[in-house]
Amino acid sequence: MTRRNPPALYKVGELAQLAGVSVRTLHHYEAIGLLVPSSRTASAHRLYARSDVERLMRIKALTSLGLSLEQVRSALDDETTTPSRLVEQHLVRARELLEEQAALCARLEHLRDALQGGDDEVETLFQTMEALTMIETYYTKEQLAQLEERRKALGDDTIAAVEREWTELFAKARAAMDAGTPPDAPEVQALARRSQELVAMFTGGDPGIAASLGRMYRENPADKIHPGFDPAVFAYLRQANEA
Amino acid sequence: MTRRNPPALYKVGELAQLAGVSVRTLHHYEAIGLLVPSSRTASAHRLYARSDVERLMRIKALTSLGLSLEQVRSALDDETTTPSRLVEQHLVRARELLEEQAALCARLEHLRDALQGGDDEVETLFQTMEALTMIETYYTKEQLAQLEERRKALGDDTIAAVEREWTELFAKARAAMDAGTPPDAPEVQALARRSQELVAMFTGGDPGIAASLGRMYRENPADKIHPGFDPAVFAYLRQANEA
DNA sequence: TTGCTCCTCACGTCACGTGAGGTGGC
DNA sequence: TTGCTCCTCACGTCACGTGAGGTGGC
Repeated sequence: MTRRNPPALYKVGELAQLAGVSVRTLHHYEAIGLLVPSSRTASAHRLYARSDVERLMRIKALTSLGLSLEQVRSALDDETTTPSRLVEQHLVRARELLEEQAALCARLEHLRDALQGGDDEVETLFQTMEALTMIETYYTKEQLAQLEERRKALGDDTIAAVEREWTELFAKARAAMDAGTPPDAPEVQALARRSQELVAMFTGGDPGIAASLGRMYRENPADKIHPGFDPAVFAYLRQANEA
Repeated sequence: MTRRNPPALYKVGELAQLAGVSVRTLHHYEAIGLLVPSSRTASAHRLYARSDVERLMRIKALTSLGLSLEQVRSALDDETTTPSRLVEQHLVRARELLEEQAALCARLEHLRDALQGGDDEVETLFQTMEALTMIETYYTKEQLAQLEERRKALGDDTIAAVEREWTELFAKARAAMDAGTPPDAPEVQALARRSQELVAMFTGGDPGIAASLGRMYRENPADKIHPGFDPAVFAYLRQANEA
């Protein structure tokens, strides 16, 4: 029936075990004066009292919230910062990081989609990244969100179908161009009209998006915007649209 | 009409300006062999050729995706890693980080809510954090998500009303207890029944959540779960429920 | 005496920032 | 000659990890 009480003093390894940190971490906390053990044995072994254990728990709690050791020290020592203000401030920062991380994921997903099915050249990756960057500079955040919304509403299958149609349309235009068909020939005019419809489908009739799109195409070579597409075919289709 | 061509060779400061990095960064990239300028002037000034500029752009592109310089080097030098595999792998990691960050934000938000209106003691912060940790260990992820769902469905106002009612119920129970009213007295029985209803509202009739809740209360002192509440009142209410 | 834990340096990590002290081209 | 940019060390950052070499208690 002798029930051993929890020890009043912990050695460094015991405390490390108990708290789930490394011995080196406790050494470090002492070195920077964040957690100095209350006493030592005659042979210089660190002895941590109950109050030290509690302080360590607080340190762990605050670092788990993402605070730096300096911030932890301030929070523990400074009497003026209240818990709710501490949490509130830190929440602001944590949300910023969350948004950044979400933006990064979105970027990677777009990249992955853009790389889908294409050739797997390193060149393509960089060209696609450049194109994405360009797109991000020409459209506002709101416009990008709007485009994302419509993509979702249309569904993956529709988007894929539209992309296939663009590829086919370009192949036909190239064939006509190579055959020497004039841009004002009826079959080329039909292709040009269809391309206008597809663009209208993209802009969704939004004048702001149409304006951004137009500006991007006026200020950049077409093959920068669509890596791997022949700019000559773009020029041919433009002539057809103007005819 | 003399239009200066873009320089064929850049000095370190020019390239830094152009690419939006620091001179020190370029020094660093050279030191680790990631980007060594193609040539030097007689006086040892670094000269970056076009190919160096392109390589820097790629380095920037890949680091912006969150890769380490070592990973960038591998990606640029290794012929076997394809872009889509690179992006795919990195997306997995980026999503993990996103989830972690989201979990941290959720934790901070819960903390903020739990601290709302209470006293602003540092003690309260730690007690609340401990309570949160306990809650997270007793409920499964799915149960926590389910609870979160219902919170949202009920709305902030309803939640606040319920919390107020709990506070009032506790105050009445304390008054009855202090007045020496026996637990089986009708007015105390009414309080006990209402507390059961409020608990049922919380569990939503889900037996799994009810089981987790029961286990948590059996294995922990009530005031650990609800910091600042008097355990004696809990005991009194329990007696009333058993009467 | 053998293990185990403890001790104190002290260098390494990652991607640079930030001077320190000096030289070179317009 | 005055600025400006360039050069090469080299230490500092952040929160420890990882030995290196040695001592102390059961």
